[in-house]
Amino acid sequence: MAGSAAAYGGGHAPNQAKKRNFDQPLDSIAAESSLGSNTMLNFGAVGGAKRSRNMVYTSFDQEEFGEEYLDEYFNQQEKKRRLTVDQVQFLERSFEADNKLEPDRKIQLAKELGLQPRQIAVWFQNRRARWKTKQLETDYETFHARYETLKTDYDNLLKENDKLKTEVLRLKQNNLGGDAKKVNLQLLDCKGLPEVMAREVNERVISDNEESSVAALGFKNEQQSSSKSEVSNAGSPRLTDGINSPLLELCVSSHAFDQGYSDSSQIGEDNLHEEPDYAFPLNSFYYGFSVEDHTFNFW
DNA sequence: TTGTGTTTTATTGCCTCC
DNA sequence: GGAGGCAATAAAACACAA
Repeated sequence: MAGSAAAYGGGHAPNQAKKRNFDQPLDSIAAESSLGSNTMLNFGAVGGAKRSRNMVYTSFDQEEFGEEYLDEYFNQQEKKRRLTVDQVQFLERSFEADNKLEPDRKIQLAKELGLQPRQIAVWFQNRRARWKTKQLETDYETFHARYETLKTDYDNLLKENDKLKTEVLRLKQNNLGGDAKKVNLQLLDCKGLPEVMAREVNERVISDNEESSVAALGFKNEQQSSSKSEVSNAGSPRLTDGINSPLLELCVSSHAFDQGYSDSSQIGEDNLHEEPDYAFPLNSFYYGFSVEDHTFNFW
């Protein structure tokens, strides 16, 4: 692309001040140059097809001025000139009105600004490129902000989901713990009962719980001694929570009776021993009183 | 003053449309 | 095939710190 700037023809005196006076119109600068009137206008007049520009310009050079003049001429070329502030503002307003440039409008702008139509076209082209870049940046920022918001929401939902899962697990465990306690209670208290009665108690307990816990519960009417300590370790608030069955009460009473009078050390709760008046009446088994009427807790 | 980074102007090559 | 748009790029113009 070397020498291309010269092809665009400034027509200004060599070594002109590098810093441009933005208040000075380009065409006035050209008018001050040694070449007189703006040669860019001549170039602009041929500004049609891009490929023909340089060709026409070369033809223009050689035919009109000859080789010697060309060397001197191009050595004197001012390379690029920035538009004045006023020109740029005018173009900006025009661009805001419509960023596409119709041929008539291009000619009109060129006349009003004293520039080449080609310069107007180039300016609009570059301006559209800048606008597109800016738009991409704006879009990126917008989408990035939206992404950050969504990511935050997503993270919060994940945390909430984890909390809920933990809560569900805790509730399930508590529920299962209660179940285990109830089973243990059955295993303990149903001893001596007819099997058909003990089974009814167990089925009632199982039916109150999830299917998944059934396997864990099982019916083991024969197991007795090993379950006593498990009863004391269970974590449910009430032994008979959610279970209202005379049979169960019967079993619990039976259990209480045993604990209180035969194997109370395995209950594992000191208060059972420390409470002097803790003792179930001997006849409680037969009257079927509710455990919930007493301070008989296993936690 | 000079080196360096940024902005602006302009060119080139390719593509699409008519 | 000419005209015009766009992406990529060159290069001048400019800003600014050291």
